[in-house]
Formats: sequence, C-alpha cells, structure tokens
Amino acid sequence: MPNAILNKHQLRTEDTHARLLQAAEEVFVRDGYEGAQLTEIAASAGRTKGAVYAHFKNKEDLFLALFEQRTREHVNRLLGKIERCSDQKQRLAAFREFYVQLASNKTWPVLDLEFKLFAIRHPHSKERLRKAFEMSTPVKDDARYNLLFGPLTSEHKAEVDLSLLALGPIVSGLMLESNIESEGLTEEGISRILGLVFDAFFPNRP
Amino acid sequence: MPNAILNKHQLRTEDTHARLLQAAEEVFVRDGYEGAQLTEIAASAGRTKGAVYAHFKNKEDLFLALFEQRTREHVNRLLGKIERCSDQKQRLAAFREFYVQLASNKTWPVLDLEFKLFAIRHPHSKERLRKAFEMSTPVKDDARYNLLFGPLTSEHKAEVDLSLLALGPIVSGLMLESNIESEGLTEEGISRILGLVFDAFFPNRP
Amino acid sequence: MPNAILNKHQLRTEDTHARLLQAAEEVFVRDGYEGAQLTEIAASAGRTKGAVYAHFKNKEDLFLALFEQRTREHVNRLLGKIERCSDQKQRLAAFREFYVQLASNKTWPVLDLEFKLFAIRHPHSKERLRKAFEMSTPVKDDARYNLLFGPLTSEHKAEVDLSLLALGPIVSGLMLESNIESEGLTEEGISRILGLVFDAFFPNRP
Amino acid sequence: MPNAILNKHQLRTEDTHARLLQAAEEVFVRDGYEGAQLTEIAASAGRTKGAVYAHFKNKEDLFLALFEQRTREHVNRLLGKIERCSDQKQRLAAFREFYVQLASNKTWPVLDLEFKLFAIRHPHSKERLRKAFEMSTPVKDDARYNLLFGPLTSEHKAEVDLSLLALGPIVSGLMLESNIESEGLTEEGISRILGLVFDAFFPNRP
DNA sequence: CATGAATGAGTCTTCATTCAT
DNA sequence: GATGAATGAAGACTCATTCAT
Repeated sequence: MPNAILNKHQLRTEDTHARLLQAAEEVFVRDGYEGAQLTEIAASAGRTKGAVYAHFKNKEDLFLALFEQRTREHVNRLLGKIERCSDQKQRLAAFREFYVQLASNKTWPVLDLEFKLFAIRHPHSKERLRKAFEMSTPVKDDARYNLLFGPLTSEHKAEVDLSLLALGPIVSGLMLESNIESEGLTEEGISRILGLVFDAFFPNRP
Repeated sequence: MPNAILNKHQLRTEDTHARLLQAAEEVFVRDGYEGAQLTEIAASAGRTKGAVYAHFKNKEDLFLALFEQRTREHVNRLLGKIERCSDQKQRLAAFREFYVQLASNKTWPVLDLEFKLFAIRHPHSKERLRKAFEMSTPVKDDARYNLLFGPLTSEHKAEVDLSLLALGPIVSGLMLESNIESEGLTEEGISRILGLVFDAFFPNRP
Repeated sequence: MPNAILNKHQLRTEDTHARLLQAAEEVFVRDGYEGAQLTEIAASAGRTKGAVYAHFKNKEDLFLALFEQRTREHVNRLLGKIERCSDQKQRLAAFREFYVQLASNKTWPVLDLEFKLFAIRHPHSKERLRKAFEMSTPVKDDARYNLLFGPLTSEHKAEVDLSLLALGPIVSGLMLESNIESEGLTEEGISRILGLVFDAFFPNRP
Repeated sequence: MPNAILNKHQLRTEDTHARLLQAAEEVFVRDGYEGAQLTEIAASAGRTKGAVYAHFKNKEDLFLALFEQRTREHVNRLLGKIERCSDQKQRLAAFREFYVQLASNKTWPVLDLEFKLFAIRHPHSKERLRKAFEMSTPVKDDARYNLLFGPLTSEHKAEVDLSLLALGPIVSGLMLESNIESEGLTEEGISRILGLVFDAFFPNRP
C-alpha cells in the first residue's frame, strides 16, 4: 500500500501548507510584513519554523504566495457571484453587493494594503507582484465589460476602467480606518459609504 | 550676552529639530515605520543617530512627534484656505479643491496610512495617537458645519459626519495605489475620482 | 530511532549549556557583570551570541542562572564533605578545612561578590536572588547545628548564626584583596587569617 | 578688587569640585563604576556634565581622584584618633573602636570594594592606584607599630602586618553583605563580629 | 568655569535563515 | 516533511566625550 501511505503524506503536507497560509494571513494582518515573525506564524499553524521553510523559500515567498492564493480566491468569489446571474442588471447588482459587503471583511482589505506597501518597498519582486496584481484586476476585455455594464462608449469605458481601479484602494483605506478603535467608522457606516461611492462610479445608465 | 548665546544654540537646535522631522518624513514614507532606520534619518538630516536621541525619546517618539506636527500643519492649511473665503459656496469649493489636490501630495496620504497602521499595531500609545487623530478630524460643531455646508438637518449632519470621516482614508488608499508603478492610477485619474467622490458625498443642496 | 536523535540533540544542548556557564563564570569574574560582553562569553564557549539567547533569556538571566548553579555546587561540596565524617569533631574540622581552603579558590569568592553587588543594584530580581541566597545559607535547623557544633544554648546558637553569615563575606573580601597584584595578601596569608577567624568564631567548646 | 573677584571664583570652583566628589561618591557607591553615569553625578551635584570635564580628565580620573581624596580622609581620621591618645593601651583601644565603628559607615567599605574591583580590571592605571593603596596601609615602620602594639618580636610583627592588611577587606565584605536587604546581617551584628575578629588579630599581649 | 547639543563607538537583543538529525 | 539549536547580520539605544558658545 505504498500509494495509500504516500497519499496520507500528501494529505498531511497539503494540510500543513494550508494551515501555514491561514496562520500567515492572521499574523501578517495583525503585525504587518516587517513585524510578523515566522516563529509565531508557525506556532499559530501548530508547526515550527522548519515547516515554513519546507513549504516556502523564505518569508517573502510565504508572503507573496499568500498574496497570490488570496487574490485568486478573492477574484473567483467575485466571478462566481457574477456568473450565477442571468442578466446585466443582476450582474451589476451582484458586483455592487460584493463590493459593499467588503465592509465586513476584516482581513482582505488590510492584507491588500500590506501587499501594496510591500510592492512599493520591495521593487525587486516587482515582476511576481505585477502578475498577481494583474490577476486581481478584472480583465479589461469588452466582452466582460459588456456583461457588467452593458454597451459602453470608449469614453465611458475609460471611466469604468478608472473606477474599477479605484474601488479596491478605497475599500482598503476605509477598512483600515475602521480598525482604529477610537475612530467612529462603523461597519454599517462603511457599507453606506461604499454604496454611495459605487453608485457615483457606476450610475445606472438608461 | 548670555541671551545671544542662548539664541545661537536655540537656533541651531530648532534647525536640527526641523531637519530631523523632515528627514523622518521622507524615510518613514519610503520605508515604513519598521523598515525605517534611525541612522538613515539622521544622515538624511545631516546629523547622526545621537542627535535623534537628543531630540526624541526613541524611534516611536520621533514617529509620533512627526505625526502630531504634520497633522497640525495639514489641518491649518485646510482651515486657512477656508477662512479666506467669504461665502459658503466658496468655502465648500475651497474644501473640494483642497481635497482633490491631495492627489498630487506624494507624502501626506501615505504617511497617514503609516500612522493608522501604527495605531492599530501599537495600542500602548493609544492615548497620544487618539489626541492627534482628534485634532485631524475637523471639529464637529454646528457653527463650522454651517460655514461649509449651510444649514443641515440632523439627518444630513450625520451623513456629513460620516463622509468627512471617510474622505481621508479614501485619499490614502488611492494614493498608495498610485505609488505602485505597474498600476494605472495616474494623478489626473485620482483627481477625477476624488472629485466624483466629493460630489457624491456633498451634493450641492439647493 | 527518534530517541537516539533526541539524545544527540540533547547531548549537544547540554554541552553547550555547560560550556556557556563555564565561559560566563570566567568572563563575569574577570570583567564584572557590567563589563562582561556576551560576545566574548559565547566565543569563549566556542559558540556565538545567538547560542546564549537560545539558552538564556538575556544577560541577566545568564548571570542569575550561573549564580544558582554555582551556589548549588558550592553548598553540595560542603555538605558532601561533612556527611563523610563520623563525629562532630571531625565535622567541625571538615567545615574549617573547607572554609580555610577557599583561600585557593580564585573564582567563587569574587563571583560571590559580584552577585551581592548585583543584588544591591538590581532590586527588580530580588525574589530570584533571595531564593538562591537562602540556599547558600546552611539551613539553620537544630539538627544540622548539632552535627557541626554539638549541643548549643540558644545564646550560642545566635552567635553561631551570626558567624555563619559572616564567613562568606569575609572570604570574599579577602580574596578580592589578594587579587590585587600590588597588595601583599598571599594565599598562605589568607589561609592563616581564615583559620584565625574560624577559631575565633567557633572556639572548641569543652 | 580683581583679587576679591578671583577669590570668589576660586571659592565657587572649589565648591563645585567638592560637590562633584560628594555626588560621585553617592553614585559610584550606588551604581558601581560601570553603572554610574556622569550626567547623574553632575546633576546630583547641581551642575552638568561639562563641569565634570572642567574638573577631571574623564570618568576614570574622577573615580581615582575620589579614591585618593577619600583614602586620605580615612587615614587621617584614624591617625588623628590615635594621636589624641596618651598611651599604647588607649591607642590600641582607639584603633579597635575606629575599626568596629566602620560597621555604621554605609559608604566607605563599599567604595573600597569598588576601588579594588577597578584595580583588578583596569591594570593600566595600576601605578596611580598603587600609590593610593600604599597610603591607606599604615606605614609599617617600627615606631608606629610600637605606638599601637608595643614592642613586637619580628614574628609578631609579621602577624600584625598580615592582620592589618586583612582588616579592610573583611569590613568591606561584611558591609556589602549587610546592604542586601534579605540578608540578616545587622549593623549591631557586624560590630560584634568585627570586635571578635579584632581581638583575635590583636590579642592583648601581656 | 560651565553648558548641553551632537558625536559615534560599543552592546544588547531580535529574528530570518541554515542544517544536522 | 519537520524540528529547533545555532548562526550572524542588522538595528535600537546608551553614554562617555568633545566643542562651540
């Protein structure tokens, strides 16, 4: 049964991998890239430092792998939501809802900020980051645009491009603010703000 | 001439203090709080580490002092602009312009992000940070509101409160994004976005 | 063979631990607590700084661990000597010999001084130090006293208590003096002095 | 009145000098040579660091100057006491009293320890230290010995030499111990111990 | 003489990384 | 794959010392 044994090993390995990413997310969000300690990430995953190095080349690699993995998930969640809709109006509404509900996501927006800060400050991993960032920006082909926004003049298209680019950063900025205890930005307030912004960006064109 | 002596010393001291803050701003923005090195800040100010410790208790104190100082300046700049106006319409326009022009400020919005991240991750200096954050939130008294927005129902007032709170974080999020080379968010694009957002937040009420 | 693996690691670890304590003793005696450098202790143990921090929380912890360990050894050496005797006279003689022979111990008395100075100047580790000091003071129960000094009136007992307390500090003071080259206190002189003091403290009661 | 002015200056200078020595004594005793900070010594003398450097070459020089000065005072105090006596018995008694009363001197014995430790660890100032140590050892000429101990055989003289050398270190060791709160060595206990030791060292020869 | 801003060598301490097991 | 002892580069911080005033 060497096959079954291997599978058991593989399962365990995959489990460790997932646990490490999960733990990394928690710790990177809480402490930031520089402040995060591999020892703590490993401990939080029920492993030790060695396990991290068995799965990732180094701290930076773990961080970037986390970025890629979470970006993929994030985009898939959005695309999945949209695909389940049957007409453009529903799709735009689904997009709006997805966006507004980021207000209750305590992790992704802050993680996103950390990635951006990392990108600025570690130009040497530019290429790998660029690829991931690209993935996170909904491909700008006319077909997909059409699905969400209906037919667009090229002028409107440029506007939509810009707005799409701005959505993520806006959520991240707001969520960071809401994480500061003393500040008065509540989840509900952010939802309202995000709705306002979304409708300003994508008015229901007749 | 003990007075003259004192003055020469004082001048030099004030000069060093300002240089250190200036250098700290550059380095903290570029490298982040954790990544910033006091040696480099000092060198960039034409001084050495020791001078930093002659003026600030430690790295954290320098960072917070910078925060307080720049927040003060930032708020004063805004208030000054508004005070020079003669009617409410002009004042709101001045506010809008101030806000939209943050798009070309390469420093403050990112610094603001760093402060927020620091606040979340260093709860032990909560009190000092809270005071500075408070300062940066335009005092919410009706008189001042009236000057900017005209008479408000209490419902509108709550909306305005929320919007004012959201403005800063939105700028910071956008400016961070625009700092990433590979991304397509230009200064001009951000200006347009900010105008859009501002007008959605503060529509010209009849 | 996970056991064997563990054992190899454990052996290496224990070896390092002992080497570090040994090196710490040398360096602390030679340079004092403040003057001692962890780098040098580590080097003298054939390790690097990092190893010190893998075994001890910090410099102070290393110092205190050394104190505890050496105090234990020191007390055990004395108790062992006494236990090997068969009557009170022999025991007292053994004690006297142990004490007088401290004159040739170049390390313990000076280390003892360093610990006392440390205790005075670092009141925050008072509790840990107190425990170790207690250990070093031969337990003052009547049974043990009887073994060494025979039956004692309560008056004599108080005298003995006092004398026992004074012995260590006297040795330390003398040994420090003898470490100064220019001074004329030789090992042999100290032995004679110690004998004199001992006999004054514990006269052979009829 | 240039002379009077000069004198005023001189007075002030001497005052500062004395204050600095006084402050140095306190701080060196409390914190040890390495642990003492010049800033604190200066502050404790009501001056600033600069004053220290106006009066002493550096930290070491201040420490050694303090040693010399206090040694001189210490010896003079003893000699003065003895000189006021009219016969040998009284002189020995005066010496005994001087010695026993060191039990209540919270400063000198610990300072003495610090000097000895410094001597061991800073061989480069050996010469200056040797001179001061010499001063502190009552000159060993027969005349002076005779005054204190009466006529001595050369054998006795050697014994006395040794005992004299041992007295100081013994006091220092005991006083250090008594400075540790948790220990049970009281001032009164030390006085008794010192009396015991003195009488063992210098029995009243018939 | 005295001040105190500034220097910079020197240390402790942290932590990503390596490697024998 | 996983462990954790050990490494060692790196950085915050201290403090004796200098020097313009």
